[in-house]
Order: sequence, then C-alpha cells, then structure tokens
Amino acid sequence: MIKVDPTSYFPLYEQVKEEIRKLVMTGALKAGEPLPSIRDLASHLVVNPNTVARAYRELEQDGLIVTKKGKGCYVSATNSPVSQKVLEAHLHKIFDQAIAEAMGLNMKPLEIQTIFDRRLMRHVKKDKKGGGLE
Amino acid sequence: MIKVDPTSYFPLYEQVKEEIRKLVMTGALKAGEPLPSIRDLASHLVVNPNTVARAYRELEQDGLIVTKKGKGCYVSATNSPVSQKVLEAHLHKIFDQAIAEAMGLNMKPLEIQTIFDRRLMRHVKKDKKGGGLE
Amino acid sequence: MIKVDPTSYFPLYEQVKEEIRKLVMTGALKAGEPLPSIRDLASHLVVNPNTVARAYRELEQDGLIVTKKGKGCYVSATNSPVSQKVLEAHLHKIFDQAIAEAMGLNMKPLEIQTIFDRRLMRHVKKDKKGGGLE
Amino acid sequence: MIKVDPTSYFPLYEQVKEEIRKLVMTGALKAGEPLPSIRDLASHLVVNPNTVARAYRELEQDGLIVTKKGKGCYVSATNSPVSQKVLEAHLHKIFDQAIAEAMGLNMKPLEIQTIFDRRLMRHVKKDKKGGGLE
DNA sequence: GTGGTCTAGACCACA
DNA sequence: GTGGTCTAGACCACA
Repeated sequence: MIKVDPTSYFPLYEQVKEEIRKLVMTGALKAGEPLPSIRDLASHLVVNPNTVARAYRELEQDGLIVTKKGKGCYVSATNSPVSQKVLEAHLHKIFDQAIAEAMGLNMKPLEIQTIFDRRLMRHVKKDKKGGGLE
Repeated sequence: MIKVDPTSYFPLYEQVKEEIRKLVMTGALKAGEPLPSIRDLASHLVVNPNTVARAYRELEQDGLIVTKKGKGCYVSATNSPVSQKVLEAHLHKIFDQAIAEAMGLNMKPLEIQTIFDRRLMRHVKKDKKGGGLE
Repeated sequence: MIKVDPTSYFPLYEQVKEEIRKLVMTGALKAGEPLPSIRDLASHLVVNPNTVARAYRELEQDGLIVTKKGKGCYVSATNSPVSQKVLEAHLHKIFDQAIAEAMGLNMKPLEIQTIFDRRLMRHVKKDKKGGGLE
Repeated sequence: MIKVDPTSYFPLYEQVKEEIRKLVMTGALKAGEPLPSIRDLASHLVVNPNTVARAYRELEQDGLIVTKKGKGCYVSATNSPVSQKVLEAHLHKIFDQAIAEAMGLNMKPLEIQTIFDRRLMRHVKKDKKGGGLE
C-alpha cells in the first residue's frame, strides 16, 4: 500500500514517516495496531533497513508510535484519533502552496478556480465514481 | 524579487533554476534580456556564487539561457515565449498533486472543492483585490 | 591506468570525462561494472573530489553511467557496446585535425604521409612489438 | 585569413598567437612585414582588442615580432626563416598525439595506417588536386 | 566588471 | 563505506 520515490530530493526516511503518518491520520492504522516490521517494510520499499529504522525512530520521538523491545512497533495508544481539524490544516497548507504557485505565475483567481475544478473532475472520473462531484 | 529557502530539502541550485524558469515563463524576463550577474544574485540570495553558477550552467545546458564570455548571461533568444499551454500543463501537475494528496486522505471531492475555494478566497483578499474572484 | 594533465588548458573535469569515455569505448569498462569511487579516483589523480564528482555527474547526464545512492557509480547498462563505427568516427576526427594542421603549413600530401609513417614506426618500436607494422 | 574558435577551451589569446606563428612559419608573413593593427585584427576576429593586445605582447616577449611605438607591430627581422626542421618537429608532435590516441584505443598499427591514408586521400580530393598523393 | 575552474573542507542521506 | 550539496576563497580568461 505504501510507496516511496527514490529519485525525489525529499529524503527517503521522511517519505516513510509521511506515509506512516498518513495511514494513522486516515485511520488505516488504528491506535495499538502493529506496524510492519522494519525488515519487511524495507524490502517492500526496496530500501535499506537503516532507512526505515530511522523513520520509525523519529516517529517514536514524535510520540506517534511506540516500540516494544523484541516485539515490534505499534501505533501509539495515547495518540488521539486525528481530528477533522488537523486534517484540514494539512490540506490548507497543500492548497495554499498550489495557489501561491499559480498566482506567482500571474494566473487570475477565476482561471485558477476553473483549472482546479477541471482537474478535480478528472480525478473523480479516474476513480470511477460517476459524473458528479459526489 | 526572487527568493530561496535554505532549510528546504530541495537543493538551492534547483531552487534558483526554478525561480529563473518562472521569471522566463511569466515573461518577467524576456528573450535577450540579461540575467543578474552570478555575484549579484548570489549576494542577494545570501548564497555562495558557486551555487548560482551551477544553476546558470545547468540552465544553459537546458538551452534556456546563454552566457557570453566576460559579459554575462542572457535569456536565450531561441527560447520561444512560453505558450499558455505550457503554463497550464505546469499548473495541472501542481493541482493534480494537491488533489491526489487530499483524496489519499479520504476527502470527498465536494469537501476538497469547498476547502480549495475557501483558501483561494483568502489569497485573493490577502492580495487586496477586493471581494470577488475577479 | 588513467591520467590527467593539470597544466593543460583542457579542464580537469573534462579530462576525467574523456578518460572514462575511452575506458568504456575500448571495453576496458563494461556495462554494469562499477567505476572507481569518487574519492579513490580523486586521490589517485591527485585532484579534488569535487572535480571527479562533476565529471561523473555530467557523464550521468549524458547517460553513460548511472549512480546508485550510497553504493556508487556504474557503467550504464543501456550503453550499447561501442561499435567499430563509432571508434573509427572518433579516429577520423583526430586524424583529420592533424592532416588539416599539416596542410595548413603547406606540407604536400606525400611529405605528410612520409612523416606520419615514420612517426608510426617509432611508436611501434617503442611498444617493442618488433620491426613491422604488425 | 586567420580564424579563432571562441567555444574552445584553448584561450583566444593563445589561438591568436598560434595563428600568427603559423603565418610566419609558412612564410605568409615575412621578416619586416607589418602585422594587422590590434584593432583591425580584433574586429576581424570579433574579439576584444585586449585579447589581441595580449597575444602581440607575448609574441614580442618571444621575440617573434617587434612593436614600434605609434607605428604598429612587425615580424621580427632577427627572426630567421623557419627551417624545415622546426616545421617537422611541430608536425611530429601533432602526429605523435594522434597516434598515441589511436593506440590508446587499442588500434593496431596497420589499421591506424590504413585509416590515416584514407583520410589523407579525402583531404587531397577536397583540395581538388586530382587523384594522387601528389 | 563578467563567468569558469579548482581546491579544501564541512555536513548530509543512504547502504 | 558511497555520492550530493554547499561554502569560502583563489586564480584565470575575457570585455
């Protein structure tokens, strides 16, 4: 399910962290559930175990996961389910960047909105959800 | 006018390349016009001249600029003015990434659209262009 | 095996590129084989690692080699073994330059041929291959 | 008559020196004859006068030319007409380099000779001197 | 003044 | 261990 881009300048261990965080945020991984083992995930991502180990280590420092010696890593129980608010804040950041980029290229707001809507449509169709936005 | 983020994982010389490319794409720098000198731009960006030199060198390899010995660097004359098409293709990529991110977080299209519109509004207001989208 | 002339006007990084290219062209380095590490080659050539790094980087941009993160650089697999044709084209260029130079000095073709043959003989003898051309 | 390649790594002022030297060696410029003025040559070569000035200055240091204040530069009278020997020594160097290059590419002497002869033929024909080597 | 090359050496991600 | 980026600073050709 989780992927990583080795050609990106964004470090592999940061990409792994992001992917895990997303799984937790979306509820795909719930509090207390085990993470894949470092070795398994590493071989699945075609990456050195050190890289996954670093990602897990830093996620633990962030309190998102806990590691039990000799047993493995688990989603932290104390980790409150991600509120809609946190999720939205994340999206705000992403959209703000895209908008800033577009405006930096001298696009007018109405043009930006039009293009965005058209792209959104494409994604909706690609996911085979029919013709509407919902 | 042009900025660079030294804390980003995206390399400084790549950031410089991107910034110059944007200036050309938006027409802020037209064919034949001189670029800022390596030393000037470097000191303006608070960056080592070598870093700007590498950016300029790679932009020349890409054919976007030309350098005249002892005189400086110029926007390539052969560089056709960027069509609206190229610009849009660039935007599509950016928006597609943002949308994919949002959908990966299980947002519904209508939610995505709503959030996007709200963010776009904020940017419009921040730019003090009145109250509408245009 | 490979050398570089620090007194030449021809840049060191270009010399390194040429030397590597020659090793690939002659089959001394085959597709998939590892190149010497940047640090090793640099210290062997008595040159700064940055210089070798630039040579390798540009060879990668040319598609001649590939670099694997944290592992090293390898002769590109897609790099078809150099045909006799390419080799000859290279020699043609070199000989043409020498001939043009000689003719620019008003040498007659027969004189040029005579001198060339004498020099070739010397090289053959220097290599201790006996007395003939073969 | 004389040319220069601005894209070469070989410095322009060295190229100018070489060209002048060749003119003297071949007798195109004889002892006592005036050289083109710095300004004329510079504009003819599309080069900055400083560059030609440097070439002339260094040729004077070498004793090949003399400059008379307010009058211009002249081929040095003391400059003995170039003997066949000097000319040959120059050619030897050029051919030796070409041969070394070819042998470095694992060519056999007989192959080298064959290729060279073929190229020489081409040059002869290009100069429209008929079919033979003389 | 302009770019271009090169060195010395630091710091980082990745294996 | 591997390569990649970056800085500080020297020296050079050219305008």
